[in-house]
Amino acid sequence: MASQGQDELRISELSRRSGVPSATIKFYLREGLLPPGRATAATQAEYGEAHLRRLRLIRALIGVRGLTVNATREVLSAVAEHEADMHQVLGLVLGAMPVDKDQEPDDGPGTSDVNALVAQMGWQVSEFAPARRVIAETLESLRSLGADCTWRTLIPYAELAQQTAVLDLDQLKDADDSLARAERAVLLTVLLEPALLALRRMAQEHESAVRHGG
Amino acid sequence: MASQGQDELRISELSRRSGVPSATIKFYLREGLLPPGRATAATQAEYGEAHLRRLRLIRALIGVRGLTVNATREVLSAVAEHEADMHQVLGLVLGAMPVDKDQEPDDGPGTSDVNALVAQMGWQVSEFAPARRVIAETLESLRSLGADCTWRTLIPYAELAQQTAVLDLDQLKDADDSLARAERAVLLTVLLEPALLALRRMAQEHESAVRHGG
DNA sequence: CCCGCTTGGCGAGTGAAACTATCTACAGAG
DNA sequence: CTCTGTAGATAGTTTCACTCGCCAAGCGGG
Repeated sequence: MASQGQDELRISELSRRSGVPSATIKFYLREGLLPPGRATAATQAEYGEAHLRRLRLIRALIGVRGLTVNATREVLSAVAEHEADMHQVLGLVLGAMPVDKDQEPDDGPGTSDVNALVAQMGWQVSEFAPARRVIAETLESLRSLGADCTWRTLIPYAELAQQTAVLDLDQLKDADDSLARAERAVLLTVLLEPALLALRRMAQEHESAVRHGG
Repeated sequence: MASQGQDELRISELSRRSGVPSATIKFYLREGLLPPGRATAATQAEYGEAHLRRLRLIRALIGVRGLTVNATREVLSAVAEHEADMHQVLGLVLGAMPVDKDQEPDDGPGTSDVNALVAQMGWQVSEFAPARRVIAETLESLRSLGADCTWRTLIPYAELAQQTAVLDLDQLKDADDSLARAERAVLLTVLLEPALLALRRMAQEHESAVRHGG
């Protein structure tokens, strides 16, 4: 596209500008997280700005969010394949998140609660969404621990989640800067997660201080 | 309460009733996650219902939430020490979450944004809360990736987080069943996290379907 | 009292995951 | 031609969460 005369980097420059050790870059190349550079010779390859951006994205997904290398690869390849269809990308990104190995249609205990919750909220959610299992498992765990926790307990949380999702999609709507929309989707859905949890913790601390007279 | 004449279990029964291999139970005992049973002889000890419950809690924290053994131990011992003071427990639980090794007062880039956000929300949050660093890091990552993301972007999310925290504390308020309040605090703050993220993902999928005409 | 089965405790081993270090060419600059 | 830098591959390291195997000591039936 745009001719950037000298944006061709060798691995050592890529390493220096990204702060990632070159050994680790090689590792990512081997693992298929980073596409190989254009080979100019048997022992020489060139990398561009795209590699640098991709590398930072990888570090963010793995380091900040704590994704596994496998999950990161799946997310990235999904994004690369369907850059056009935002909804498709979102579905793939959301589906690739949990590091679970295989996914059967349903599990058994707790599944009906999730169905009830989804129905109550009027949500259109794939039958195979891994998030369903996460909810079911959490409900199971909570119940086996003695908490009287049903799907109804989650409804207020679900409503807040819906408002959060509206915020998310709004941010995606007006995205036209240097970032590809697909990448922005990844950032919003994945990278923001720890930040949202951190916000919740701080809000809890504050709320607790207020109630118990900090 | 209910007469459990025979709630004394040996390790094999504890293993059978919890589904956790006895070798793993031994491991947790060694690691101090599970308090030792009452020794009846040099090679015999008895465990009770409390151990069973604790064991399930451990599995939930490690398996569902993905805490490390060290973090789990810290959380559990914090809960055991300050069972009375709910605010204290919450603080310890929230602080023990991140598996970070050391925490300096501040990091540098992004810290001022977090301060601005906290001030804007009027939150009382410890200067050393690890959540601060998480926010700062996330903002850093997002910016280095080209997203025009400031602390103002997070304000709507922070408001939703506050509502979530109110829900959380409300649930803690009327807790008087078989569960100790401290344990319930752990469950709510820690175990609910993946479920909240799962709710968000489902809501995103739904919202995306609605907007892009699913 | 004796024999076999289980238990508690402990040190060492396992396997996965994410790097990291080293080694072997070989390419291009001076 | 040498010297630095590189690709590619192999093997090593670290951390973590278990898991195995051994040993001596109960306990229970005959």
